[in-house]
Amino acid sequence: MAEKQHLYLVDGSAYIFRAYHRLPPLTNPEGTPVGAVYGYSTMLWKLADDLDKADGPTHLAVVLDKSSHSFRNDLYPDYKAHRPDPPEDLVPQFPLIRDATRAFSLPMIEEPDVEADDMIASYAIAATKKGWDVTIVSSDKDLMQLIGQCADEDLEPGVETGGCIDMLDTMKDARIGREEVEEKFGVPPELLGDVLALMGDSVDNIPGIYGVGPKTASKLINDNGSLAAALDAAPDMKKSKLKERLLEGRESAELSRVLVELKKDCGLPIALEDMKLDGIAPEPLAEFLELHGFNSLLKRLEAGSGSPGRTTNLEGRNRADTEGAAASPGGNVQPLPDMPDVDRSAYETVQTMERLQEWIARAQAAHRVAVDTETSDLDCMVCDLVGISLALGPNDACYIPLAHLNEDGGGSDMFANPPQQVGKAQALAALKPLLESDAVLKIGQNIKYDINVLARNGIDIAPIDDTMVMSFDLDAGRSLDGIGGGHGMDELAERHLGHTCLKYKDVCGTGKKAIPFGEVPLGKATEYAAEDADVTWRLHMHLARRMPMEGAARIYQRVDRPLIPVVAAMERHGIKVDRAELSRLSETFAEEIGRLEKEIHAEAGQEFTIGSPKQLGEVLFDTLGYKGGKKGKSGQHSTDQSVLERLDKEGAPIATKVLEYRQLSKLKSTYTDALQAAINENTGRVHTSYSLVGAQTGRLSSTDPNLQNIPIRTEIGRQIRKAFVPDEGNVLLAADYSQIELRLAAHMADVETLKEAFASGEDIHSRTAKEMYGEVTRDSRAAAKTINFAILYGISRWGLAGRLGVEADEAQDMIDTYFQRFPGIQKYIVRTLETVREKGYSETLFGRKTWFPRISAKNPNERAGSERAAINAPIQGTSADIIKRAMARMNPALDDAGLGHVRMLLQVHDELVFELPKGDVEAASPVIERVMAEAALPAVELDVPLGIEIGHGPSWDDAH
DNA sequence: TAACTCACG
DNA sequence: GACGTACGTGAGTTAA
Repeated sequence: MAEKQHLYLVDGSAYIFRAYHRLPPLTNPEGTPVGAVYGYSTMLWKLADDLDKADGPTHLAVVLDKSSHSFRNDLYPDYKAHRPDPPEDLVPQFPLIRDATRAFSLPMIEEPDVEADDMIASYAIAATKKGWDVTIVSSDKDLMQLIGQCADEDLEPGVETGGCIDMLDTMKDARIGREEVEEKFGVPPELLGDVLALMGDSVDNIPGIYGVGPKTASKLINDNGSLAAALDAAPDMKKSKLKERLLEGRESAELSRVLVELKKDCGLPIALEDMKLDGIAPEPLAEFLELHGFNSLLKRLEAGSGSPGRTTNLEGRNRADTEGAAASPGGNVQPLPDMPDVDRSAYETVQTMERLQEWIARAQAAHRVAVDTETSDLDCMVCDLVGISLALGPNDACYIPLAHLNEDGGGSDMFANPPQQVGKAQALAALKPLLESDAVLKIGQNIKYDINVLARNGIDIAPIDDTMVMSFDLDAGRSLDGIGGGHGMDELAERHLGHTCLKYKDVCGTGKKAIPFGEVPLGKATEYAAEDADVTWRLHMHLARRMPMEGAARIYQRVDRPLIPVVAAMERHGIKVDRAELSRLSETFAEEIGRLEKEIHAEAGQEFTIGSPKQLGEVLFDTLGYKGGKKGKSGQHSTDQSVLERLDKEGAPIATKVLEYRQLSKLKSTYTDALQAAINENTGRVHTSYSLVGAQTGRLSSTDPNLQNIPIRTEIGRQIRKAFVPDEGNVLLAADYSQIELRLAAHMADVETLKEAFASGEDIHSRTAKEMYGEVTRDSRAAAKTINFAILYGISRWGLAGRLGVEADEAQDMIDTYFQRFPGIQKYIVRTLETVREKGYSETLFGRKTWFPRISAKNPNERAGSERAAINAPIQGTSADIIKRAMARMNPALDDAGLGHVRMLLQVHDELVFELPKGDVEAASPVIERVMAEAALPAVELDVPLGIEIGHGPSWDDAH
C-alpha cells in the first residue's frame, strides 16, 4: 500500500501581513524592504525541511490572493470595503513573495475572483477525498472551520479511508486541531461558522450582530445548537439588550453566515499530484537568497546539511506538465525519471539505420522529443544540414550525423575517410514521419531555425514547442542582477538547470581556425549536439510547468506559438530586391558623397575623417570655433542631427553639408550596399530573420538584414523602397494599422473624447488640438501630434520642451492642459505605474507580461527610465499582440477565400506586406483588411475600431 | 567592444 | 534641488 500523502497548503497572503508586523524592517542590498519576505522564506525553508518527518509534507502549494473581488462582493458590496491600504513598505514585498515561492520551486496558486481561503478549502476537501491528510499553514480563524474535517463520503475510487485536515501556525509553532478550536471558540469547528457569523469581523467588514463578541456568540450557539436555532429562539428570550439586538440583527447575521462560509468547489488550476515535493533546485534558491542578502539561509544552503527538501535534484517534479505547453498529443502524461546531472558520455552517436529506427520508435512512443539540427552555417537559408540530435529524457539523447566529412576532423584529405553514417536522404526519409506526426510534440530551442532548415529538406515539422519563446513569455524583461535576462540556451541552462553547456567555439574553434560543424569529429560533435537536445528537453520540463502557474500559457498558446511557423514561412519566402537599381543608387550616392567630402574639407580648411564624430567635433568646435552644446559619455561634444541643425540655423554652411553627407553615407552603407550583399544566391531574394524574443514589449525584431527600418521619411530614402519589388506579374500590397497605439491608448485609458474621434473617423491630432487650444491650425495640430506621441512614451516636461523648442514651464502647462482635457490618460499612467510597482510587471490586454525589475531603483534616472518604459509597454505590447494574432490567422483566412497563393512577406510592427498576382488584389484586400481589423476578437472587444489602410503597386514604395 | 549616429514603428 | 531631454529596435562606422 502506498505511503500516506500529506498536503500542506500555505496561506501566503495572510502570512506576509503577520510576518511584516512581527519582523524588523530589514532591507536588501538595493534598499528594498524585505522583512516579510525574509520571514516568509524562513517559513518555507522550515516546511521543506520537515519533509522527511512524520506528519511532514509530501505535497505543498502556496495559495495567494490574486484580486480583491470575489462572490462575496456580489452578495455584499461592502465586504472588505474598509480595509486600509497595506503599509507602504510592505507593498513592494508582494511581488517578492512570488519570487521567493518560485525560488523554492514551489507551485503557486493565484486565481482571479476567488479568495485564497476558498481555494484552500477546495483543495483541502479534494485532497481528503483522495485519502490525503491536509495541513493548512495559517492562523486564519475562517479557515479553522475546516479543522478536524475528515472525508468519509464521495471518496475517490480505490480510496478506503479519507484524509483529515488540521492547521499549523508556524509563527507560534503550534498545531491546531479540533481541541484547540474548541478551546479558543468554545465550539467544535463545525459550529465555528455560526459563531463567526454572530461575531462579525471588523477587518473584513462582516457585520455580524452588534454587541455580540466571541463569548456571547459561542454561548448562544452552544445553548441553541446552531445559528438558526439561536435566532429562532430570540423572540422567546426574556427582555434584554441582547434579545433586541438579535431580533434587529437577524438579517445581518444571516448574511454574515453566508459570507463566512467557505466555498469548497472552486476549480483547481493545478493537479494535486503536481504539488509533489520532491526537492528544491538549489541554484535559483541561492540566486534569490543572495540577491536579497539572506546570508544566513544562503550559508545553510551552501553548507548542504541544511539544504531544504529531500534531494538537490534540479527538477523537483515527477510529472510532466502538459497544460502550459502543447497538449501532449497522445494525451498521456509521461512520468519522469529523476533528473540526473548532464552526462555527455551517455549520449549515443547513431550511425546505422537500425539504431535510427530504434530511436524513432521510442520517440513515437514517448509522444515528445527535443530536436536540434546542426548545420554548416548560421544562416538557415544558405546552410546545409549536417546532423540532427534528439532527446527523450535527461541524458537520453543521441546525435545522428548526416553529412560529416572526416572522422578525424578537418585535414586536407577530408573525403578520404568519411565516418560511418546513415545516408542523409535515407535518414531524413525515416525521420520525416516522426517529425511530421501530429502525435509527437517536437521541442526546440529557437525552433524557427530548425523549421526552416528542415523545410528546405522537405520536412514540415509540427507540432512544436519552443523553449526560447516560452522563456520569453514567462520572463521578458526580467534579469537577475548580473545573471542576465536573455533567452539563449546557454543562459537558460545556467539559470534554470545550473548547467554550463559546451560552447560552439569550444567545438568548432573561432576566427580563422573555425571549422564547419560537419568537420567536427563525431565524438565531440555528439557531445555538443546531443547536449543541446538534452538541455532543451530539460528546459521544456522546467518552463512548461511554470507556464500555467505564472499566467504565461495564454499568450504563448494563443499568440506566440501559432506564430512561429508563420514567421518561419515569411522568412523562407523572402522579398525580391532590384539589384541593378540598388547598384545604380550606390553609384549616385558615392558620387555625391565624394563631392560633399571635398566641399566639407574646403570649408574646414583641412582634410579629416568626416565619419568620425571625434574628428568632426574637433573641427567644428575647436578649429572653426562654433559653440558646442551637449556632450556625450566620453566628454566629447555631440555632433548629432539636432546639433548640426542648430548650427545650420546659426548660419554654418558646413553643417548642412555634413548632414547631407551623413544621410547619403548612411543610405549607401546600411541599405544600397548592404541589401545587394544580402541577396540569396539561390533564391535571388532577401531573407530577413525575425526574432520573437528580441523586443521586451513583444514586438518582433528583424535582423540580417533588418527590413523593419527601410527608409520612408525622406524622398531620397524612399528610392530605396522602390527597389523592393514583386516577381513578374505580381504586385506588392501593404496593409497598415492606422494610429493603432493611440487607438489602444484611447481604449485602455478609457478616454471618451478620443474614442469618439476614432469612431467618427476624425483626424486624431486635429481633434487633440481642438480640445487643447480650441482651434486647429497647422502649428496647434503639430504640437498636438507631438504631445500625443509623448504620452505613449511616458512624458517629461523636459523631453516635451526639447521636442517642441519651448521652455520646460510651457511644456508643463501643455501637459497639465492635456491631462485636464483627457483625465483618463493621467489615471491610466498612475494606475499602470502602481500595478508595475506592486507586481513587478506590466500586462497587455492579452496578458503578455513585461517585467520591470528597475522600477523601484534608487537611482532616479534609472527609475524614471523604467517608469517611461512601463507606461509604454502595455500599449506597444498590445499592438504587437494584435498584429501577431492577425498574422497567425492570415493564411487560413486567405486559404478559405481561395487565395492560398497570396504570400505574406514582411511585418513592420503595424504593417504587413504581401505579394500576390495583380489580378487578386480585389479579392485579397477585403480578406486582409477583415483579418487585421478583427484581430483582437474574440479575446478582447475594443471600444475603438481598428483602422486599416491598404495600398498596392509595383514596388513597396508604390504600395503606400 | 563601446560609443556614436541614424534608419524604422 | 539635482537628476535628465520620450518608447521599442538593428546596423554601420570609428577608435580604443
